[in-house]
Amino acid sequence: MRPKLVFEMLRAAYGPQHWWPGDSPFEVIVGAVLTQNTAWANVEKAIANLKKARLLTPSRMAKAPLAKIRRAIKPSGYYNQKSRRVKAIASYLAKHYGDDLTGFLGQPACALKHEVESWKGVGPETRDSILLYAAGKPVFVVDAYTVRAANRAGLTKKRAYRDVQEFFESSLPRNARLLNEFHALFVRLGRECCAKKKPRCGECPLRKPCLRTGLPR
DNA sequence: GGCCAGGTCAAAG
DNA sequence: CTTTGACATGGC
Repeated sequence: MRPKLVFEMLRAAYGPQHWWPGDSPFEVIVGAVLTQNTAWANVEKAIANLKKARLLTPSRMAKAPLAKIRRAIKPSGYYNQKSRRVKAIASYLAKHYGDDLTGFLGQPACALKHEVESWKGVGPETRDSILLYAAGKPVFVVDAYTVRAANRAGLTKKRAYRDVQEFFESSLPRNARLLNEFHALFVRLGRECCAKKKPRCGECPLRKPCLRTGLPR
């Protein structure tokens, strides 16, 4: 099946997903780190705490005591390492760009990518999420759901990030709006019917292939 | 109580 | 270069 058809099937089944929830690019960047291997509901609590503590600008977070950040993001888990990482990112941004990230995000995608992936705690998925959802660059974001769903549906055989990403990007327009929606739809698909142990293929928009290949991967 | 969640890093093999 | 363990909370 072609990526474009997959997109249309998911879009028809689920409709617009309105990603990424967030009031500012910095909030999206912080959220991208906090959501690593963590349920979004927990991240929402952490973000709300950060807002209440007025910590959601690079300069304010950079100046805040680590313990204060740690306390605020506690619900999102891994708070010891995540608090250090988001604070380091805030310090970097505050130092080089201040609180207005327009210039930072407006760079060519390639330059922005190299800058973002140099941050500790930012791997391939978080990097691409920042590029797509904070900067609006046309990148296909791969996550665990995407790999699992794409494998089960027989779209891809490889599991490496780059391999899956290339499969999708190679035959899709470089359109940020489309890629934004596509990744969000894959996460929805993952939550609804590609659970690790008990997939619910009966409600899956890609039902047929999912039934064929069956279980975890 | 066990499994899972919008992963990443450092240390081994 | 690929695999493994640690990191932590909250909902079902």
